[in-house]
Order: sequence, then structure tokens, then C-alpha cells
Amino acid sequence: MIPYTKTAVKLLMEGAKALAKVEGDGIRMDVEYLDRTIKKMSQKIQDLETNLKQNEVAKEWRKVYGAKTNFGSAVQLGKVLFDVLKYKSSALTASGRYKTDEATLSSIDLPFVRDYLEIKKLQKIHTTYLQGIRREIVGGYLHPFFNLHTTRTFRSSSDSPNFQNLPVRNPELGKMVRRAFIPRPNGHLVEMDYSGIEVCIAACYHKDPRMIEYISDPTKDLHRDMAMECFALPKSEMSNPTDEEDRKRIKQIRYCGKNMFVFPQFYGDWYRHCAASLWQATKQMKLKLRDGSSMRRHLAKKGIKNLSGFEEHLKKVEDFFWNKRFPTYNQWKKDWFRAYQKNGYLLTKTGFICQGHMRRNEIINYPVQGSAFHCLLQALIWFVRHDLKKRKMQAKIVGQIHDSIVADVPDNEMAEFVPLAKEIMIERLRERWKWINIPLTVEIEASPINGSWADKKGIKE
DNA sequence: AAACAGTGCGCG
DNA sequence: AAAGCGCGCACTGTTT
Repeated sequence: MIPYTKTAVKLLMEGAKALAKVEGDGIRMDVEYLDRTIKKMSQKIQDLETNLKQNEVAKEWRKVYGAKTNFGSAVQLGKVLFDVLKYKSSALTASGRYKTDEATLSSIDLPFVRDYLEIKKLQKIHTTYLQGIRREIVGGYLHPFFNLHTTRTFRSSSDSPNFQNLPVRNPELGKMVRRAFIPRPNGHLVEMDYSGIEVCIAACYHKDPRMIEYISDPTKDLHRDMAMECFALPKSEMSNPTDEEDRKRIKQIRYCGKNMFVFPQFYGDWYRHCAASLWQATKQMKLKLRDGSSMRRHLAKKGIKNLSGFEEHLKKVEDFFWNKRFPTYNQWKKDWFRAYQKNGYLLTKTGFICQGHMRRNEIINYPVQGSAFHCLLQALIWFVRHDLKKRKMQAKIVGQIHDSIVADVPDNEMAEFVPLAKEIMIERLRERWKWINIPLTVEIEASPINGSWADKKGIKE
């Protein structure tokens, strides 16, 4: 993929300059907190390891491997569990070895395996995040790199450390890491997030009227609707929560619809794979109905008794999704792929050409992923190279995560900064790129004054 | 010692 | 007809 039009080249050049400024400014870090937490974490992991090594399974492991024993080796673990102890292996890797990822291992009901997974998780936090970040801090500031030249789709990437994959989905671990990121004195860390930008940008390509309706009407909710269809639930089960717990229950089911059906389908997944993850989720996430009965039981009542029955059901859901619900989107995918087959390249809305040997799913996804990021990049360029400078503001952009921008804003500039952010990211962008014919929305969260990134909350506007 | 493939896992 | 897109980092085990 190479930049094609003049405007695309300009976007990359200005983007590189803006990001260089972001890298140079850096983000302030709470080094004392980090050092303290690294120490605590090392101790905790060491204790858990000592415990693990006394387990019967560990003894068996040593019997097999002797001096070569390495509790960090997933290959050894696989042999011990599946060859020696004869547990049933449910999946193999691409090269035919036993799979030992969390999804596979969590089905084995052994204290050893549970503890092993717990240690793994903590080790990831310790080495990749806490230590990995600490190593890169200079003079109290962290300067992650943001690259525009590494990615197939002309998104960005980040490294040393990667600022774009800090933990967040697990709230406890997310907070532990994000607590280390702080604003400059008397400032706020502010995160501005384009909501559902890839879905919006996809709609600018395919222009499916029913999808546009979903995006434009705030009372509509595609993820919830698809969760309902996937699990054969009536609307009453997914609306008007009775209490806080019920709200969480609905949220979990919606999460499954979003991340195990809707997004995978957009990216070119198919019903069997979706069925497998959803089916597993009913058990692993212990999905329930309002009366407390299990999702599996509910499905059984609907005549869906096992995975293959669920696959059949998902096949119908998928068919309806593409052929009845979003036929225009479906047709666009076909036409878009055919055009690539004929021409040998594709052109994105932001002026980039992708060429070379690509698979169908790549053809569908690259233009969307790239253009969505370019919206963010253009906004970031305006912030860094135009508006903040012109207004002589002290606010700084300190990072970027594909569809969100992180800024460090002095308390006395907040009232100016927030409306400016909305103006740049929504109005000005739509003015510049007329092909964006979908309303964009931006969610803004901020830390309290002098508070860390872990404490960010939605702000009143 | 450095490079590489394979695996797993963090994020959008 | 084919069958999730894009990244970076740590670690193991092998090859150069």
C-alpha cells in the first residue's frame, strides 16, 4: 500500500510532524508509584510461584523433564497435562502442538491450572507493562513512538512502549497500569474517543440505509438487537433493568452480541466461528436470564440443545443479518471485492491505494480501518500544529489510540479545550471531508485535577 | 550472540 | 467461494 493522491501524502507528512511533537512532549509519569508497584508485584508473583512448585502437578512435571524443567514453557505444560495426566486436549495450534491458551486451559478443573493462569496474567502486567514502561521513562516523562510507516492499512502503530495496548478490559489490572499516567501539575488527562468510528466510516463506503438509521438514531442499538437474536431473547429481557445487577446482566449479553457477532461479522467472520465463541461465553460468563435461569437452559427451551443446534440457529441469524437487515452493505462487499479483482488495487476515501495480493477480508477491511484512523490523524494535526499553537494554550496532546486522542490539559484551559475538541473532531472534519455523510460522535472523559488516567470519568458539558 | 518461528496476550 | 482485520512485546526453543 502506498500513498496515492497529493492530499494523502500531505496527510502523512503533516501527521508525522504532529506525532513527532507528541512524542517529544511526552506524558508525565508517577515514577514512585511505578517503582512501588513493581516491587509489590515481583513479590506477589514469587510467592505464587513458590506455592505452584509444591503442587502435585509440578512434581509430575519435574519427573518428566528433570533438569530441563521450565515452568515458563507452554510446550512442556501441554505434554504434562495432555500426554502424562491424560486430560483431553480440545485444540491444537497451527503446527499441531497442544494449545495452551487461557480459553483452552480454563476448561480444565485443576487448582494447578488456575494458579498457572493467574501467574501468567500477573507476569504479563509485570514484564510488558510495569517494567516495560519503567524502562522507557526519562526525567519523569514517557515518550512512546507513534509510527505511520509500519502498517498495512495505513493506520498507525506505537512502540517503546506500545501506548496502544495498555490494559483496560480487566478493570483491576487496567487501573494498576493506568494509575502511573498523570497530568502535568494542576492539569487533567483528557481522553477524546470517536464512538464507533469504523462502523461510521464503513457506512460512508457502503451507504446502507438501514445501517445509517442504526447509527443516526440514538434510541436504536444494533449490538443489543443482535445479542437478542443470537440468544433468541425477547426485548423484555434486554430492556428496563430492574436493578444494578440486572443492568450488568444485560450489559454482559450485549457485550457478547457486539464482540462475538457484530464486529466479527463486519470483519468477515462466519456463523460457525461466531457460534463457537457465543456458545462458550454462555458458560464461561455464566449468562443468565432475569429470573436467574441459565442461558443454556433458555436455549434448550427454544429447541437449541447443543453446539450443532446453536450453529444451525446462528446460520439463520447470519443469513438474515446480511440478506434482509443489511442487503446494501452485503452488495457493497461483493462489488468492492469484484472491483479489486478486476483492477488489482483499491482506492480509499482518504486517497491511499492498496495494491498487491490481498484476500477478500483484507479488501473489505483495509479501506475502512485506514480511513477511520485518518479522521483521527487529521484532527490530531489540527490540534497540534494549528489550534493549540495559535491560541497559545499549554494543553498538549500526549498520545493517540486509533480512535481516541489523549491530552494533558491545564485546569484553567478545560473550559476552552472541550468545545474546541468537539469543533475540530466533528464539525471541522465533516467540513473538510465531504464524503463523511454520517453524524460523528465524540465521547470525552477526564481525570480529576492532578488525578491519574485510572480515575478518568465522563465529563459534564 | 543474534536471528527467527511459534505461541500467547494486551489493545482498537 | 471463503471463512475476523490491524498492531507490539515477552518468552521458548531452534537455527545461523
